[in-house]
Amino acid sequence: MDNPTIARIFADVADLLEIQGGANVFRIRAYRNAARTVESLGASAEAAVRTGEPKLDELPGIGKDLAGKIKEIVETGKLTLLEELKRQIPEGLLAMMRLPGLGPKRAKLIHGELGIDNLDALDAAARAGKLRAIKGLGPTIESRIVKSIADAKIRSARHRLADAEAVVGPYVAYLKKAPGLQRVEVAGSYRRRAETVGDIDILVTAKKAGPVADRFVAYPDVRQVLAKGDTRSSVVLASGLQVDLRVVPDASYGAALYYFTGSKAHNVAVRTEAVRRKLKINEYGVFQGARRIAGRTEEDVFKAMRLRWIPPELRENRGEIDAAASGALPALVTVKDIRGDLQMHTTDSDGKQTLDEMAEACRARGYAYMAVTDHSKAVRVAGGLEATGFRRQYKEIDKLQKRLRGLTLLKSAEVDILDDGALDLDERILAEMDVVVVSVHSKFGMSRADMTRRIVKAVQHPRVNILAHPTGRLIGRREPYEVDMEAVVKAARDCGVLLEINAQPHRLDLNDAYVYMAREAGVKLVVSTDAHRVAELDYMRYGVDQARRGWCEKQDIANTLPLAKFRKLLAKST
DNA sequence: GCCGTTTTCGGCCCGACTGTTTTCAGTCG
Repeated sequence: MDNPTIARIFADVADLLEIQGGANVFRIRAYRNAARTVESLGASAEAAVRTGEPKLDELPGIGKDLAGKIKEIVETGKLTLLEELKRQIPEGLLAMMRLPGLGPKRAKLIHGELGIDNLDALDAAARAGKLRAIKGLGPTIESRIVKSIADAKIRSARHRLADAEAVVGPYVAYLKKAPGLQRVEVAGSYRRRAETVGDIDILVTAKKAGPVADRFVAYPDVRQVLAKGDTRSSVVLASGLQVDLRVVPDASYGAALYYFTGSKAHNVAVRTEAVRRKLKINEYGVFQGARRIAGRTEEDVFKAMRLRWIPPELRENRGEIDAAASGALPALVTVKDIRGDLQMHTTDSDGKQTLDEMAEACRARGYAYMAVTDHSKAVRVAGGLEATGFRRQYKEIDKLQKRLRGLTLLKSAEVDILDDGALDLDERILAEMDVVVVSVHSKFGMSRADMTRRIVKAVQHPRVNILAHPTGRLIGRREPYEVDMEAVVKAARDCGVLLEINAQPHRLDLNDAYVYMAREAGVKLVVSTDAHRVAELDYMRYGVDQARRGWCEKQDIANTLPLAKFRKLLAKST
């Protein structure tokens, strides 16, 4: 029973309680808070139930009752409360309430009046004009429902950060030409560098809001205008990405940026703390009674709350507020700290550019070292090499090295981990490498126990230095394979193996929660691009974003070390 | 359902937009 599943159960309980009505809204909120806490928990809740560490009822938002419910879920695989709610409430109502524009109240109203309990029936009723007969609903909501149902089928809920960046750049450039515009900044999960974003929040300060909002909705790529007002407007682009615009006076820039950066959980926690200090925080400033005491810059807002400035990547209510209060915030790693890239491919396997081109590009990026990690033979689709292929490549590397100054080429390979945990290359060729990277490329459907055994065995191999993309997920396309990551982290720690943060925007593997977990366990990580062409070397920043979201400092990331020290780290004591 | 220098009850973040009302409820972020 993994954390996301437990979180999902609590979130479902919250939704069903809400749709059922009558429940204390704060009880509903408590389930949502608990879902978030479990979701972002560094350790596994299942292990916590088994070992009593950490104590569940001491986690934020989880008391005796919810701790007991987590125990029930772990031990029985389900939650009686949820089963009962599901018996009482038709499941289709959940899908109905999740439609934009429809919430629990309206979903329940429609169900009560017309007996509708699924999206198809709702769609038919809306098209037939039957909803407007219900008091409180009208033709506008009716047509919105039809559109929402149609959109839900084509619109993917979340967009990868890199995809969002490609959309945001031109949009912001266009917006900057609005008359009277002073400052523009992208906030929200985008600024927090989350791996995916649900929508884009653009913050603008301007003397007059009207012209900015007008230009915002007139962008050629806009497919639908959801809302348009003096401070808030909202559109959907052709790609399905929703973009929200907020316009505030320049004097409120800091407060608005802080507020719209979120996360929601972080904001709620800080605002609750503000209430305790008889302060009020909103998007216009920090207020003591009617007096505004901060708001022009983000730093001011934090100062008013007696907190250090918290980097956006940490604003997830995972302990950063306490850390900011006590001066214990991490000094997060930056792209400038990175001295080498430790996974990339060349035309010798499935890369698109030659060894020379990749080396030249790494030199141009100011790196001190790079590892050339072409695939091994088992990965046939990627043109994996036999030992002889690697030896030929290493001779080339020797020749190239003589011409290069300042950049050291490390002989390496991305060695495939076979089904039984053995490595795809033999001892002799492994011994010729400077650094050995291993990873899984096949049999993703193995049982959790088998996959864990397989990976742990590979990690324990004395020649192995780095475990690459440890969970195998592809964001939005392939779920991570089943594996006990705690066991993998423990093996990595015991064997001095580095865990990779793969910087490919569709991988970002490890994810932020696992990065945090590994770092807490004392495991060192590396950030590598897995570049298959020169341009992909620039993905490094996405990997660093992920490291930062996992609270990593420079010393947690091994490829921030100068070459000599990095080599020392590779020379394991075994 | 959680929580506590306002502590075991009585609170629980705050504001904007829309559609349907005729002063506001529902939804959203």
